[in-house]
Amino acid sequence: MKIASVKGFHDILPGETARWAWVEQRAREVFARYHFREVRIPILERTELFTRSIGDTTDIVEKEMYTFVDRDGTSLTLRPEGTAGVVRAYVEHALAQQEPVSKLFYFGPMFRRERPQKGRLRQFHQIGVEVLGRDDPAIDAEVLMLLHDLLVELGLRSFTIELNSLGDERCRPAFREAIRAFGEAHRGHLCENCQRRLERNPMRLLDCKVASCTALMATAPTMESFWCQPCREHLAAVRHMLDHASVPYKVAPRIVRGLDYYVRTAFEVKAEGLGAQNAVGGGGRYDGLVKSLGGPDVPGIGFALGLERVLLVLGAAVDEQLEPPLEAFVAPLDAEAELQTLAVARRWRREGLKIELGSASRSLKSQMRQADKSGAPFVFIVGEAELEAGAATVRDMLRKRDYRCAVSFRWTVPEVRAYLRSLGESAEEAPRHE
RNA sequence: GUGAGUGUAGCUCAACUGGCAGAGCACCGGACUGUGGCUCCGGGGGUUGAGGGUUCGAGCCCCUUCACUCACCCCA
Repeated sequence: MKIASVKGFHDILPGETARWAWVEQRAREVFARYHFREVRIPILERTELFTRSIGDTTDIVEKEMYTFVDRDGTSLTLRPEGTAGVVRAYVEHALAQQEPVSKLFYFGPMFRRERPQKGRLRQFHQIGVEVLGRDDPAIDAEVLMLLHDLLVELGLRSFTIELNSLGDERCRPAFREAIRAFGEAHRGHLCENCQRRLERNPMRLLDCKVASCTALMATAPTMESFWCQPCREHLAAVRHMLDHASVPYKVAPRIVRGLDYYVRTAFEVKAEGLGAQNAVGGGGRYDGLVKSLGGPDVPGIGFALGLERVLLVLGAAVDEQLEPPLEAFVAPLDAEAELQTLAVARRWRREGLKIELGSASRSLKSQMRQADKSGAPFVFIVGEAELEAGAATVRDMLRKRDYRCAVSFRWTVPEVRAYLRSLGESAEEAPRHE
């Protein structure tokens, strides 16, 4: 019986890893421009970190966590999201004492034990950012700008940033109660799920997709009418700043978010092509979280992007962005040629040339096939004649032309590259062979 | 956790009312000397997801089980 990977845990094979690396690289560049710095934190945390931050009644904590008891009896959990761990590290190392504002990003696997489907895995990857230490609207706007720039940089064509305010501890409880009362009054018209939500998490009634509920909730009290003055002004300021900087977004009074710690600013990124899922990312403000985890009363805001979903949306479009993996392929024809090319190739590789080496144990025909598949634009063929001349014959794969004993084994990589470039230029002027 | 669908070669899929398990792609090799893609020829590769049952005979019918996929819930 073969051993297969765990359900919902996928291998990412060489055919795909270049895409992942490209996305990560793009993201790093954007983060650098906004002066965010990377943190790398553990995948395993004490269970209470998540129960206390995410919220006892959320789906994540109630039914989706990978939790087990360690040998010494402590309960540990594979992180289902990134913010809790970042905040834990922030508190544990007293970063607030060292700098007034921390702008952080991370990249890594998250774990939720849900039933897998398109765009949803049990181990999935997120790229996320957190800003600790600022609660003014300008930082919210800046984070949303970063999010927008990142999505554009990654090549997402059609996406929407949906923005809302969830209110804060002053105004949200009243709204929550109003929704509960409203739902209670119309209990008979709610779908089964919403009837359950009524007790557990009434705010969720707002984003139910069942048509009858949507219709009913359209007549429900709105968050907007409950916002306290500071919340109202905060959102207005964020919007004003985004508008002024021409950052596109859509106001979405119904978005609610699945984690308890969010206050005020909350947002999601919606895109097409994800099956039943349509969110590639989401985030929001979490002003009370640091304090509730034993730290100073420091505000925070952040977001996370699901990498699998980003890659799903991008599809094959990413491939055109990838660098060609090889500059040349070297084909030795016999044992002596192999001995020489091994040494020469090694020297060139140390100088940065990306080359693949064939094997003299295979025929030239076979090596050419291999070279063709590798995508190398040139093949350096080395047989008896080339050894005598101390230079490789170059096969230009695109233009189907040979240059006998043209590339000296003694050349440096810049010389090799200059020569290969010159072939392209001269061939444009010269009449094409078939 | 609930529902539906699908399991045959590495991948995508055929195989009539039960009758010798196949194709395309991919991989490897060849088509006179040291040259790729196109074409042609050849080759390797299978416990038909697993276990049991019915039958002279099961990929196909029955039971059990496992896995995967999609959807619900919810989210990245």
